[in-house]
Amino acid sequence: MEMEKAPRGRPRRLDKEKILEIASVLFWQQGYEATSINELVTAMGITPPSLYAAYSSKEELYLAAIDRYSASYGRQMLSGLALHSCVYEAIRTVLYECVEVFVGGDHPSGCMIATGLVESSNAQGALARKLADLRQQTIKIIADKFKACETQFVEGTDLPALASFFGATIQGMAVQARDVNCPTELHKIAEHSLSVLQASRRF
Amino acid sequence: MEMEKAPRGRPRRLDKEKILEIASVLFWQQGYEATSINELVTAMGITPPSLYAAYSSKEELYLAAIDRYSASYGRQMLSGLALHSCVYEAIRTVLYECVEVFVGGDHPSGCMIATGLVESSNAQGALARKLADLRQQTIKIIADKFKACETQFVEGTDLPALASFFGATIQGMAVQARDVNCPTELHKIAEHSLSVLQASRRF
DNA sequence: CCATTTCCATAGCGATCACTATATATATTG
DNA sequence: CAATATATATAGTGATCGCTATGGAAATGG
Repeated sequence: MEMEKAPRGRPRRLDKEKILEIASVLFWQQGYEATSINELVTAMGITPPSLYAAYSSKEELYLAAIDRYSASYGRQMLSGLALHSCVYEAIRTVLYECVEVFVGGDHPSGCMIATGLVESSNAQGALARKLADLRQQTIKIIADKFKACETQFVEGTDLPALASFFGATIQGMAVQARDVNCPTELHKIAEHSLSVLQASRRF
Repeated sequence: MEMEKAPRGRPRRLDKEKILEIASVLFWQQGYEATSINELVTAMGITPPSLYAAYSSKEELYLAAIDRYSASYGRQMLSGLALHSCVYEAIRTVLYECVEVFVGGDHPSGCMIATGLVESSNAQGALARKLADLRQQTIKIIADKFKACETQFVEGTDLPALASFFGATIQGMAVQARDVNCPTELHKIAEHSLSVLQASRRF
């Protein structure tokens, strides 16, 4: 049993997790550059110094929000890869979890990573590169799953290319989730995409 | 023969078309919100009043840039639809023209429309809706082509769904063009996507 | 030449940007 | 009760945002 000793001074009104949760929603909805510190602190019910006591800069806050998103929604979306040994079931689960997240009810639509900082000023080059990296990492994870399931594919299938095709599918679904926000539409896209996988499997 | 009479006062240093061309490149590269008037006029070699003499606001300039993009690159990308009566050849041409534009040499990578204002503040809601509309229009145009080629599909094919699948493919390719900027990668995505169309054709 | 017309450059408008110095309020420890 | 430690709110930093008022420069017509 861990007994939490109350810290010395005046307690925070909001802990870092709560701050991050609110920031994530705003960044998810509006993106990095379009979300101002003013909007953030207003939504949090605090003032700029309190925010900066928790996160030393807007950039750091955004990076933490991305991490949080990866650890929760990102993990959820890719959970199918570890769950299913059948590569088709695995990818199908991934795509359907993506739909679940992209048009989810109590949070913004779309994907923080898939469409994050695709357009940005040169001043945000580092962040933009980080986001591009995360997108490529996702594709790499899918490619690794394909590699691990190599025997399920027809001989000579270009597995990295297939992975980047599903990366494109996910990114396209993320855009359309913003535009129409309809799970049925996205499910149809997912199914068409899955037929590509079906075609390159050996039975 | 139209004889251009020289107008009364001092002539413009830059005509509206030249201004638009430079603005398009910057908006294409950085997006609407991340591109400042200062950057624009500096790139144009003029000053703010000269820019505002040609376009009355940043928003109007952006809309004109989008129009210009639609009329040139957008038209180029969709040219295959009118060129080929075979729906497969038509879509294949579209996707390959998209690659041509998205990783083109003398301009920014990606697509102004496919990834334009996907993330934005509420203040730009009108522009964001306009861009979402343009994306949906593109899908509609593809769907119309499918409808016109109805006899080439197997009975009962969900043509609008197939069109939105290709819309997602194009949008995904636009994101990946920004991230890796490699035509070979995009061509592989296009070919995988085309196999979906191949599968739903009747011969 | 002068008068007229138009564009351009300088400078700056109020608003907002990310961020912070200062001082006060609120908690714990002794 | 101090004394201390921490978080808070007020207010404002210089910089940049989109945009514009003013006045002079550069072309025309007469």
